[in-house]
Amino acid sequence: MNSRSRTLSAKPKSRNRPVIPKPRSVRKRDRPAKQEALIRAATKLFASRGYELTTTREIAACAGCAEGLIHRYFDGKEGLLLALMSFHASREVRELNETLPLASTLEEEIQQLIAWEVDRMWRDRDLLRASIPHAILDPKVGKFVSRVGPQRHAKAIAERLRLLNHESVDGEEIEAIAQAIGALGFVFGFMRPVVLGCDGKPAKKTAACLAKVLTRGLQSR
Amino acid sequence: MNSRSRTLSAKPKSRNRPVIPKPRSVRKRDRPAKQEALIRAATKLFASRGYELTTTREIAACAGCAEGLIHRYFDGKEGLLLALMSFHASREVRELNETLPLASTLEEEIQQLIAWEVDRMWRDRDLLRASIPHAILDPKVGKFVSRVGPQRHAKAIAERLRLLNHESVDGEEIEAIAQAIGALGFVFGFMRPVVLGCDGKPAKKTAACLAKVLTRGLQSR
Amino acid sequence: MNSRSRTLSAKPKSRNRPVIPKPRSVRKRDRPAKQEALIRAATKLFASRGYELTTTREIAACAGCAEGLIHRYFDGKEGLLLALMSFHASREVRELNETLPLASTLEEEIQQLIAWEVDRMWRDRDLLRASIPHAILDPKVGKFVSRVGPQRHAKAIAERLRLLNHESVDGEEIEAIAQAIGALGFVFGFMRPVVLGCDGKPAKKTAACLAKVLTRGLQSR
Amino acid sequence: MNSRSRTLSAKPKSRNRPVIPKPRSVRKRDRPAKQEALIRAATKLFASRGYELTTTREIAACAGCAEGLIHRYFDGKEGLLLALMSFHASREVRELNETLPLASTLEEEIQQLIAWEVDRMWRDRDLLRASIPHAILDPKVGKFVSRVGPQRHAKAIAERLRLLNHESVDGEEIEAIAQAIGALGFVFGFMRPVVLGCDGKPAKKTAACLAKVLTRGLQSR
DNA sequence: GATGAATGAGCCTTCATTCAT
DNA sequence: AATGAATGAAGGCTCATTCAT
Repeated sequence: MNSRSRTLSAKPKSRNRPVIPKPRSVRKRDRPAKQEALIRAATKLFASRGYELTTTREIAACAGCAEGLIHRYFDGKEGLLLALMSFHASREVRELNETLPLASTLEEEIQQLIAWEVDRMWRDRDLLRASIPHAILDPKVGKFVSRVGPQRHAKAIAERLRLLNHESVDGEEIEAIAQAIGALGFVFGFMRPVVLGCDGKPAKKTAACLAKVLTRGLQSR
Repeated sequence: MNSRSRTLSAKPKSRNRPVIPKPRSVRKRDRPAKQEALIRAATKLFASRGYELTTTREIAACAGCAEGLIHRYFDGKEGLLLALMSFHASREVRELNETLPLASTLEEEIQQLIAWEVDRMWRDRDLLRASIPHAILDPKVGKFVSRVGPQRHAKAIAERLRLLNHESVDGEEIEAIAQAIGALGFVFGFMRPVVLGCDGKPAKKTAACLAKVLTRGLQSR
Repeated sequence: MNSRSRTLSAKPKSRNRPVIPKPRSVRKRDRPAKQEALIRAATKLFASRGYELTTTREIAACAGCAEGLIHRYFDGKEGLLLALMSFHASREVRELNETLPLASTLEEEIQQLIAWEVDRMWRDRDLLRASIPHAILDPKVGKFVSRVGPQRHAKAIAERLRLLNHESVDGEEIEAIAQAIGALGFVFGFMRPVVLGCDGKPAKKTAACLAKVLTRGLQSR
Repeated sequence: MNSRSRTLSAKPKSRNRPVIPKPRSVRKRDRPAKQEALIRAATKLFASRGYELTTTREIAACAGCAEGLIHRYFDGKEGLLLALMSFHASREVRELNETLPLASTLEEEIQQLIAWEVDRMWRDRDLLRASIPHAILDPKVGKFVSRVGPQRHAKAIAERLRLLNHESVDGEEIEAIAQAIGALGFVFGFMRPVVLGCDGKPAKKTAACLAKVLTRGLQSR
């Protein structure tokens, strides 16, 4: 893969150049911005028409830059897909624990974790749409997606559950619940609304209901 | 070119399709068999290389028949994909209730339903691999896949759970559990082993563990 | 197929367009020249093998450029045919009156007009060969061809005849003679030598003879 | 070429078989009828969509018989085209002299000959449409068409003109007029109305006018 | 003999990639 | 460095022809 694509980062648009407005043809020389534009265009297009059916021409047009840059920056269409996944994966690393405060009871925690995962999958639907078809074909991509998809927060989730469960519950069940939360988030937050076209509202209620059952199950030993 | 039109000369090549010698191939007349061969070949190839990267040439070769039949029988590559989905969907309609006897306790039932769904998704992995990428792009295909995937037995599952739960549990929770069983089956039976490349053994243990928790949660009211 | 999805294996071929080594071919940037090369190649080939039997590959090879340009420049094979007709039609607009000085007598004028038309049809034989088959099927193309073929100079011819005929002859007959000149040019200059394979020499003599008869007919009122 | 196709002839439908109505599947075994049906279908279709764009399937469907017969009877699509031309050419051999009585004056004769030729070309337009594109490419076919097209009655016409011109006119001019009649018939009867889409009415008037001029030219020596 | 299902070569076209400008 | 015009490999599909029924 192309190692450059990982170093995209925030837009450093206003550089520290002398502010003398060069009246040349406005050939922007802003690589990071163009890289991100390409990645965002590709994410959108891959998600909506699929990787194969999206042409590099379309991506370039949508990103507002030249087709050749896809090859210069990302080493081709395939590289752009990989870069796209890296980009989104490295975004928001300070997730979950920095966003969602620990609840005070186990039930509430499970409740909010499921809800949070469902939302996250929904927010990341374009990335998932773009990458899952490839993940299905290429195990390497699969591994990659697994870090964005159902398993992303498995560890953090398990940890949080453990914090609220000093006493009784055995570790295996905590692990299992963590896995289940990821799975339910993926299915209720992505597969059902996006792929199967089911309505999201009942899904949330069902998810909440399951959280309750799981909590009771965990505590009734 | 020649300057005198009169000497137009001998037919440039051979008018139209050149008369090919005769590569000889045993021409049998068995439409249903060939249709199925094509569907099976397509399922295998779409699953392993993806729809777009599979050529009709490959499919025909793999099925042992002529490329033209894909167009004659299924109206093209796209039609073959749809036919493939219909074919697999209409197969084994008499499932679940005719295959899996009702367990005697609710815990056992949930246990075996999850295990059964996980197995089913695994068995149908090629169909899912072939159809999910399209389902992601086309809502119509999505609806279709939903009847093969996570929701296939939702109804039957809910019914079975109700049968074993004369008393206490409220209907909403039963529904939720049925949904969860489908979701867990899809993630633990397809996404994790096939797409994410996780090992299947721990998954089954986790699934069994979750079944226990769910059961307890259901009963501890 | 492999039974374990994890071993999906290395990328089947290479994802998408395989990276071809580099056959090297001097890539020049000269659009107008290539367009004309394609048009000339197409004219020649359509004329000699017919539109349908000429492949875009052949045209590109004959023009010495890439097949894709046919689509980029002319929007496909069909477009190339139309472009070809436009090209030849717009060429030499300053014809007849700028090339052929008015004769001093009506007889001489009719004589030289017929001869000139016969020659023109012969010179344009490739264009006519390429376009007539389409003109036969498509009225729109037919209209087009009519402006290159038998009627191209009808107006100018009538005008010239009128100039030499201040007195007697009525307009209708002048018109008719103009038409006849076009018709005779087409048949004696194109149909007979090119299509029917008749020798051109006697044709010219016959044409000259007819010019005489027509002139006499016009004057003997 | 296929020598059978020439022996098509009239429909010998009611054979001399025993009239015991065989109740078998009504597989007609009426070769000449099917041959003619195929030829008529092909003429119509070739004329309207062109040879290359007409499929053998269409021809067979339009003729109401099996596609394979085109190959059995005519040795393929190309053979059918040739057979078609033979068929139409051998039809109505007893033309002109048996249909059109000699006029009493030279002017009337030229007049009616042109009118007759114009009509004939119009009647044969389908045959001409079907065969001219091929005639343009293949000199052999060209020769053939020449016997159906502009030159068909050149001899007979010249003969008739000579009969009415005992005295003065020299042979060369008679020949030239005969040629001109064929040419004008072709252009005014076929090219202009069919190909160029011009209206036929003015054409006839123009043709008549030309007949007059030619006559006068012939007589004013 | 007649039928029409099966065959597969070849076509037009697309589009990732290259590279002159 | 950026652009986008040029390249050409490869694929879906058509359809004349063959041949089992």
